Amino acid sequence: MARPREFDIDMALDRAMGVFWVKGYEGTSLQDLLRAMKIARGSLYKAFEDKRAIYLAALDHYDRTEVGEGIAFLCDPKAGDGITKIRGMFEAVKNDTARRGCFMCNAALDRASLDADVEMKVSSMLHRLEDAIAVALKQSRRAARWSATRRAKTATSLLNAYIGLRVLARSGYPASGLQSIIDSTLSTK
Amino acid sequence: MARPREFDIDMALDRAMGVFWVKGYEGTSLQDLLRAMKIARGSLYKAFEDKRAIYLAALDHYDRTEVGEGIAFLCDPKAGDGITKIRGMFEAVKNDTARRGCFMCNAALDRASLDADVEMKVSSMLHRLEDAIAVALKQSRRAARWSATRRAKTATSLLNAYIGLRVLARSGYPASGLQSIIDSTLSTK
DNA sequence: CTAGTTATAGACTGATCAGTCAATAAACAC
DNA sequence: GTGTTTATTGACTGATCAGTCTATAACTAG
Repeated sequence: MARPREFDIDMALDRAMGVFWVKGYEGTSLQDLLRAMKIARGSLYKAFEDKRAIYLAALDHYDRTEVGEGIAFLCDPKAGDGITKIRGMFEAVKNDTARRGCFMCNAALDRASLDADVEMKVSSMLHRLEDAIAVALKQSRRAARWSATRRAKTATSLLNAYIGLRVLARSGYPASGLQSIIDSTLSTK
Repeated sequence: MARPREFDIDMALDRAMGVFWVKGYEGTSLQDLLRAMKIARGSLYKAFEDKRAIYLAALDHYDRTEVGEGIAFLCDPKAGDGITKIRGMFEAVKNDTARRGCFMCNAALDRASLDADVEMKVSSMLHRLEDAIAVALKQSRRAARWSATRRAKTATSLLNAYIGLRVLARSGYPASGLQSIIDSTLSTK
């Protein structure tokens, strides 16, 4: 009954996310977004209300893809021992040569304190990631015998270490240092 | 022999730092800076080359004041037991009701990957903070008996936890969660 | 085919951006 | 006092900002 959209909105969102990820919210101009998303100004404003709406949608996209994948991996009982899965998640940060860090962490520092909707989305992701870590702990030979409280506390502190790693990785901290953090964080678990 | 500067450059820098801290580099306009620093445009450009130079100077100012103070506290043998000092540093993050986080951490995510000079300054602060934590560990009853290597590794992982705390605090994570992280991070030390 | 609907393209708008400049002011040397 | 030097002020500049609007295109229902 009407002209269909010519671009894939999920792919466009993925590209927008990439720009926000690297340049931050204020550092990204509409022009940057248009170039990356490969659409014209009018099309963008048909699909999204404004720049902020694109950012929020990109954050949701990150949640569905990157965070969702991580959570699924951590919760998957067929993916191996819980601690091994957690270690895998940490090692992935160390091995990410692009060093662009974590879009959720960037959003936490960049926008959460200035935009209540960003804060909500970040909080939700953090909370669900923490829960997934606790689930993985329950699937670990050693931690399965702990109390649920202890597992929850450990999950919180592992989430914290994960965020630290992400920040240090983006700041240019050497990989050897990251490895040392991973080892000492997971050695007693 | 010439007209003296009317404003205190260190106070102006302190105010500029406050704005960058809250709004980030790109989110801060020259107008924001002028209002906060309480000087006119011309005066600002006599004192600093450009916006980026103000940011770099504000980062140095943060290093001299906040980071310097923290390092001095951690290294001061009269300030008490090493672990207690480290715990104090962590508790201070939890008790910072303004929740503006840490300017160095903000810079690490916001600018370090886009500006080599910022990356250098951030790296320097991280490294010196890590060393100060190691010094504090040497002043702890328990850790003094450890090998220097073990203390260094522990310092790295404590630095990591500290950064995580700073990010979570700014993201709106509840204080009870921060407390739990502090407790489990320091319980085995 | 025509009518109705929505997407696309990119020119356009007013606001704001970082940075410059010329006039004026305040200091010191003499 | 005069001359020199540098700080202050705010008007000004051209570029870029986010967002709007109009003309055109692509689709379906009938």
